[in-house]
Amino acid sequence: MQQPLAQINKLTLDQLLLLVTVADSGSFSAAARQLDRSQSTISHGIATLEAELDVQLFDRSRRKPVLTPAGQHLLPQALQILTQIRHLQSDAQRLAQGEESAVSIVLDMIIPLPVIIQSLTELQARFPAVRWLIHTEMLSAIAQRITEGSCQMGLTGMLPRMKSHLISQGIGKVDFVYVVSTQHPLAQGNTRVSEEDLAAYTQLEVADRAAAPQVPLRNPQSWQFADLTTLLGFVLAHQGWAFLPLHLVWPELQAGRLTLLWPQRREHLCTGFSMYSLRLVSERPGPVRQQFMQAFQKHFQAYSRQLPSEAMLLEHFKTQDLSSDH
Amino acid sequence: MQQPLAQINKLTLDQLLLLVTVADSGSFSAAARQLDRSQSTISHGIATLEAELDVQLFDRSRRKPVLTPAGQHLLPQALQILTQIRHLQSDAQRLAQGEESAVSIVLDMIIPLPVIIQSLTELQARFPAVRWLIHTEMLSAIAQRITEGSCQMGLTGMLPRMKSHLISQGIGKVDFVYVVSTQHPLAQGNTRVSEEDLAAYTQLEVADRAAAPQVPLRNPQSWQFADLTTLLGFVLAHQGWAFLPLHLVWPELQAGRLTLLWPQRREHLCTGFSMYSLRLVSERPGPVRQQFMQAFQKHFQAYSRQLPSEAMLLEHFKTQDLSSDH
DNA sequence: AGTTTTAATCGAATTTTTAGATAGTTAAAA
DNA sequence: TTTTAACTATCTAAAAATTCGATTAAAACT
Repeated sequence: MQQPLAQINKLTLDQLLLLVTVADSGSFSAAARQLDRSQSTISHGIATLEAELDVQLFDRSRRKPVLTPAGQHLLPQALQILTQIRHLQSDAQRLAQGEESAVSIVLDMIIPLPVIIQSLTELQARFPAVRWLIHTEMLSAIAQRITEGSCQMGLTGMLPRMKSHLISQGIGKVDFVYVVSTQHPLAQGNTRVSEEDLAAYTQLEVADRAAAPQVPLRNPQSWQFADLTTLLGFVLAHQGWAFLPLHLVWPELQAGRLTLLWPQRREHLCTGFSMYSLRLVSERPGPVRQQFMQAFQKHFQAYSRQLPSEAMLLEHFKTQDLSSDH
Repeated sequence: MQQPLAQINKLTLDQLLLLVTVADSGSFSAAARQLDRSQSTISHGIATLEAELDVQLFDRSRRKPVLTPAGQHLLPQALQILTQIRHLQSDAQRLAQGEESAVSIVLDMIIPLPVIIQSLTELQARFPAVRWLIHTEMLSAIAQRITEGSCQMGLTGMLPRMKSHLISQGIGKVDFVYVVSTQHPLAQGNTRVSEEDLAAYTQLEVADRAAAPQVPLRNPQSWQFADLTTLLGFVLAHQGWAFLPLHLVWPELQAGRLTLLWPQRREHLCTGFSMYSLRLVSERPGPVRQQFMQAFQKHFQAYSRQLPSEAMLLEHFKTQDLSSDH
């Protein structure tokens, strides 16, 4: 019983266009002028449509044709179908220009989320037809997702061992700092802490679930987390110290809930880690991914400027040192 | 800048059908078999579609074609458009068989609403494409709406003076009874009331806003209402007696909030008034209105059977008389 | 290696679409 | 009332498209 499906091809989009144009312009002749076709074509086309639907669409008893009730009922449907055709054509045109129909991205958790949100908001307006698939992973799990093909591009702070099928590109730096809860013993004394002081307390660090199990942990006294938010919660609950992205802890530092630590062996208070975009060599990015990267870098720079510079951070370190000396 | 609209006719529904069928059947040849057309037709059609959209839809490097990402993106849109075409054709077929695209009805307020709701529920399932327009009026306002053309059909208890352009048809009877609040003075004495007793108290009756102002009111002591619900509210508030449809007051009679009155001059306790359907001679009803009337009569009869018969009503009258004699 | 299934291509026949000319009708202008 | 302008339906011939059948080459299965 697929007969109606086979009869679909009897109906023509052109006929629907005629119906809409005639109803819009008010007469067959006007429609002919508007479509730059002969009047007889319009007349024949409407007649054919009426014959195929077995319904009279226009009442021709007057000089200008007027829609019958049936015509009034079917006109909006025809209009909607034409609109959808336009959308299909528009989408096809975008695809023809290399625009991706769907973009999948893996984000490292250390990527500041506001930057992603700003970038996607901007891109969504420019490419409304694109479907976005956003994953979040940590460390080597990002490169793994790219390699296995489940994501087209990744943003990460961890550059994997050079593999021939991967292409990486620097996109900016993220500052990392040592922090501990203000109530933690480490925050009570001199915050220019020694390696031994650090080793004496638990380190809260990130687990690399994708990499091989790390038998020789740098710090035997470390707890591992697969989620930065959870990790930060433990830090705030005075469970240990951690080495975290500045943008993640800066609000807490300002609120006085966290204290900066400066290991004696470290030359600088904060350490900049480069961020990279990753993709397969074969998965050449289309305009959507290219413009996403541009938008990301733009918003990332603006975001970074809101964070304290190293000089400002030093200032913050000194004032916190003074207050804790009391 | 209506160029894209002019290019719509380059695309063909048949091409979209080919896309969908090939994607569904798995190969050009299978699609050809399914559509009962030659394989070269399918091949040519898909090639034309790809050329017009400027996008490759199928990857032919293997034996069987597989959808490209672009094809995957456009396939659901094509499918949806074909579905809408089917809907349009289905609606056209209904219209061709005389099915109304919209039905407008005026209801007299004395028509029991549950019957209307049941009828419309039944019809909506059978004619999902029909739009319903329901008005509610009273007395001569119903015939007026039909005459002026703002409604196609009406259900009323008031048969207008025979007019040549109107056609009426009996559809059942509604029993009317005299009622008064149980706390009203009329309910205290003998409820086989005299005409003089009735005239001594206020009558609450229906106003005919469409008819000419009724200068000579039957009862000088009457208040008029344009809404039955409001009227009933006044009756329940002991403001006077009224002559109302039994179905409207029966719940209140059972609850003991209202008392039946039986004027001495009346031979029967309740008076049956015929209900009529009205329409213009020129507005010949299609299948929707015809089946609506059938459904209405069916549900109206079922509804009437739930109401007390005259014998049951007499029983009720006697028991209420006994209790009020105490 | 041989067989089957498949898609692209080409040419010819068919069907559909289109424009132009004409006739007949309606509505507005004179 | 007459005249004029604008409109639709219809017919014909030409142009355009669709379709099929046959053929070729490639892919997958036996």
